[in-house]
Amino acid sequence: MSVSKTIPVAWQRAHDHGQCIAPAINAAARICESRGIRLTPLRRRVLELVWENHKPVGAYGLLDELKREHSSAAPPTIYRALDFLVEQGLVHRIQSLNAYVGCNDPGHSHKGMFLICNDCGDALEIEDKGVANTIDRFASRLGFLLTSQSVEAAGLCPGCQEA
Amino acid sequence: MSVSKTIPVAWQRAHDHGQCIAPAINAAARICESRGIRLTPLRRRVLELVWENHKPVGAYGLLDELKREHSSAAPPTIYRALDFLVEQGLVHRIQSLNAYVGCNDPGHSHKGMFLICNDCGDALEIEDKGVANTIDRFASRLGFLLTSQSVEAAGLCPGCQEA
DNA sequence: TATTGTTATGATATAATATAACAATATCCG
DNA sequence: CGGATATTGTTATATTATATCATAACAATA
Repeated sequence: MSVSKTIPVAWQRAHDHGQCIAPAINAAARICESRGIRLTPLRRRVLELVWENHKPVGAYGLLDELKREHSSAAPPTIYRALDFLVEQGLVHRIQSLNAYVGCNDPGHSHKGMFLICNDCGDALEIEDKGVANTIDRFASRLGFLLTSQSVEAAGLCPGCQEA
Repeated sequence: MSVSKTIPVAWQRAHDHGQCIAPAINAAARICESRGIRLTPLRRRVLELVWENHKPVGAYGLLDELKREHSSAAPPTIYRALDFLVEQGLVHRIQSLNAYVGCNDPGHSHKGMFLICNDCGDALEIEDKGVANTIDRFASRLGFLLTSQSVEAAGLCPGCQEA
């Protein structure tokens, strides 16, 4: 599944995180350790499964994978793990897909946004202070106390426009 | 349910759309007429129900209301009507709530964003070219062809911060 | 090491949200 | 009118998510 050279680097990276799994797990372990919380074997494994999928995966997709090696897994098993990972900012939930994807830059503020391809299903996480700041300004102008924000845009990625 | 005077006007409006139902329906009727599509009695009624709720409502909440007067209504009934209304930009879907809310400004481009109160559940629609344009720029810089975008921020509205 | 409080997981059931598929009507338009 | 298209009815099922209570692992303290 090689990607044309005309496609911007940032998007290519989304297709190429096969090598990102181990570093992501290590980073997660360090973050959890520094926060004094536990990345248990189960949580770690779910995080790996999220990364092993190269696209956003649904909870039940992850559950099926987990069940193969962990027969006691049930919906609450996966949802608890995902809730934990999302709370800690190690995984993002894509609201418009009811799906989960590993965070490229955990430990930071998580004001990212996603570009989601309707064709191949891939999602590119973008760090963008501009959008986040604009939302912050709006909120404070209206007296609204922000706790989270979700910015998702859908369309066609460069690769999928060619077809 | 009066609102403190210290609360910005824009937010108050979200609490005060009791008077907005009829104009919203009329606007919808005009828009559909001009597009040569049919705002059938069923679709019109669902749109009214969306507006009669002063907050985002789920599909099954709407279905329960519709059933009282339309006993044949079933899940497909409400989802079809909602799909139509969303497609036509008369209703917005709030992804993070799986809920629907009337569009304050139908006929326009729908690059709005929502501020959603975690306490009272109300959602304020904001027209904001800044965020939309930033997303557009990002997308075109990456060669991504945008078709839709969803910007949702959650937190506490002014009224709910007082408690 | 007991005890106790806290956090995490197991297990079962069910709630909540959404769609598939096909039949029956209604509406449009030649 | 009559055929094509769009809308609604109907039943069944898929998909996503939580409630609940029991048990196990871990942490802190005495």
